[in-house]
Amino acid sequence: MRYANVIVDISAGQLDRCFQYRIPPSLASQVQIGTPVYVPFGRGNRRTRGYIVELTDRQDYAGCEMKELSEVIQTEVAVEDQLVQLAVWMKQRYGSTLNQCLKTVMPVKEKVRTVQKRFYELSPDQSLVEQVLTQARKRSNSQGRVRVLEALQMQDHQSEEQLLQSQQVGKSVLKGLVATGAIREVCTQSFRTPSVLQGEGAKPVRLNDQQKLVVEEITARMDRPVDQPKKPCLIHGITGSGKTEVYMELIAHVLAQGRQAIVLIPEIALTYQTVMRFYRRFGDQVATIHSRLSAGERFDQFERARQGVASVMIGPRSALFTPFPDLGLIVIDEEHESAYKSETMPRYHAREVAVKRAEMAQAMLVLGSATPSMESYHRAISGTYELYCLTRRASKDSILATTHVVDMRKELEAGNRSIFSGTLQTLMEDRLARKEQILLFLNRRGYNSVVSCRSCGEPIQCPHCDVALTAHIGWRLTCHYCGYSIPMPKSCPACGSPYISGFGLGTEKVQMLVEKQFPGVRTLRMDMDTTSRKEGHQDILSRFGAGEADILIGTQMIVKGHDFPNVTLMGILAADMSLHSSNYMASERTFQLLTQAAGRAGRGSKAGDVVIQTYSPDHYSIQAAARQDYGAFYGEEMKFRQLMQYPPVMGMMAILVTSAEETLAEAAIQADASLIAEGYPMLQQIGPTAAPVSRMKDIYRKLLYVKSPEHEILLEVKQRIERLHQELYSEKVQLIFDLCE
DNA sequence: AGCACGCCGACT
DNA sequence: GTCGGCGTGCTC
Repeated sequence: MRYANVIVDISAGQLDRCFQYRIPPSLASQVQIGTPVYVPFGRGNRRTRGYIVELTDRQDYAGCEMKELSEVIQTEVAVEDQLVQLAVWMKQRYGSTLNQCLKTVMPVKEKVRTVQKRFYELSPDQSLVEQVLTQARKRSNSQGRVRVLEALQMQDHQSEEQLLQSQQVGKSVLKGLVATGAIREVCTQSFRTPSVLQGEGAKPVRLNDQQKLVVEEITARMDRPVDQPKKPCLIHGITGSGKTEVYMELIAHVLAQGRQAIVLIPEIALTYQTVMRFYRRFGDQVATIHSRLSAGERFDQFERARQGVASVMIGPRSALFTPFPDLGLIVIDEEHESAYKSETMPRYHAREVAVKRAEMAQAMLVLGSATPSMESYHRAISGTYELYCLTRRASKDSILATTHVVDMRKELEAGNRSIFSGTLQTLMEDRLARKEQILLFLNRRGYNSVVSCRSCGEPIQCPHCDVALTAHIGWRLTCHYCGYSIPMPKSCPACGSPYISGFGLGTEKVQMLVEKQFPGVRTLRMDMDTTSRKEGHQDILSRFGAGEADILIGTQMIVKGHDFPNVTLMGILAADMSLHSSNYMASERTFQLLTQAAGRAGRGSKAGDVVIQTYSPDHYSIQAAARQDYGAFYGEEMKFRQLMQYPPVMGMMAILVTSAEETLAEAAIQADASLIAEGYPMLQQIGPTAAPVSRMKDIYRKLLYVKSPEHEILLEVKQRIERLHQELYSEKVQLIFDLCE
């Protein structure tokens, strides 16, 4: 390898690319991908720090003669190096640009600048200031200096960006003034004190035999010699089996060895209580990040980790990139959650990246779930992962809930047109009388899902997206994709008929119907609308926990890991809503949701009931969820995946083409399809078709799937399509790829 | 980001 | 002519 592609710094937008350097023979043995180096950069050949991101024999730079690497930086165990290598791996795996990967992996780098803002102050030597100012006033070509000095006299100590903005000057003005001595540059590091909570010390945790066994076996694996590869472990533990206690024991084990641990939690479950459990055990060694943190606060948390102040990081998927110097353990709780998949450009899956990071750091990866993803369970069964099961509830006195599957078709036949089946109605009355609490789960939000005209049957559509508008209380119609909102029209926009009304069911409507059916009952509602405020989510949960309401009505978020001991009835109003989606994961999602929902009732010592209302009572995902039988579900679902050749049996890549011009999008996706058909005739294609939401924010969306058992082939296809698009459609058509396996 | 280059008005 | 401020554009 004669050349090295080096990325210099990712803090400046224009430096977001590689620069190629010759590798001097003396350094040839020391360079690797990810190696930090010094290079001569710019006209003055400034000694600049960079990272090698590619080694190649291909000369990419034809300009004047290429410069040479000047030095390889010898670092002991730089985390950064590992993270850079991880970024390089992510680039290869997900095919995004290297810069996007680097930014994902090292968000700190660019955030540093925001934290260490530069400020400018007038010199304390007032006569000098006056002197420079009068001199500048005399010259018509120094007006920038005059403006800056006057602005600082009005208000001393202003930030660089503020001065540049308000005074309309360039950086060189400030630099020139600093050189005269009239102003000074001040770098203030803002020291934010993270809210440090004191741990109550290690509370004695009593593990049951099963938990103990799992902890023992996994710690034994962790302590095996370094050269032996550590297989990731999947803990399949039923709801309430005490997975968190197991994680904590494993973390304690790693901390005792002076190493650190990362715990990933889906954002939605990242509540105060969850974090508090870890604080109670590990005190202020714990650091957290979550989406509500500012860039600076997030940086501080990462810095605490880097400097060894914190040793346990709890957070959503981005916490995976915590710069721990000696990472010993990564835990991914609720491993099956879709939140672990990034929706933005490197579209990485935290589970896959975690496997890689753990491997690099010689750390153990532990995945945990009550309803493991098909992918993970498949790997566990085929021996790629190690499988551990927790089949018993941690506290002995908790009783499993009784599950009732109600066929809503029969309810209708029997003349019950209400949204509550007879069974649910009776049980609700019973619980209200006994002053116990009820959860009602609905997989929708809004009042009526769709508003349509009774004369012409046309639903009222969003003018910017290909979806029907959703009605909300207060008579507004809102689009859930672009936020477009109008007051409820008096007549049908299509035919002018005044008879329009809503169909379907939303949380708001359920709340209304509950209050009508059970007068005087106290209800709370939890969905995207009521939790958009900063603490809305937590607020509703704690009010319900404190007994402020009898019934909590909500969407998915109420089924995710909250313990309410007084809840003894869980009503799942329309279990199959998530079943009839075109996604191949529809059954899996439904099963996971229902199983989790069913696990919510009867967590305390009181017996609980779960009512699953459905129009497809015989579907295996509903049957298996009702029996809390993961094995049965996995078996059936695997047959389906096998038959249809879907992941994890087969690798699949979605190609989404979007454009403001529909004809262009259509032409592009057709071209992609024929490219695949001609270049890779053995690959199976699905589509091309319009995407499920065929237009979003006035952008048309076309979709195509390609399947292959080999990941490399899919990446190859991706690259060829990217090249095709660059040649033919560059600006006007956007391309998004999504890999699933 | 940081540096040099070059444009343009002002001063000896 | 030359000096110096100030914007612009490039960095393998």
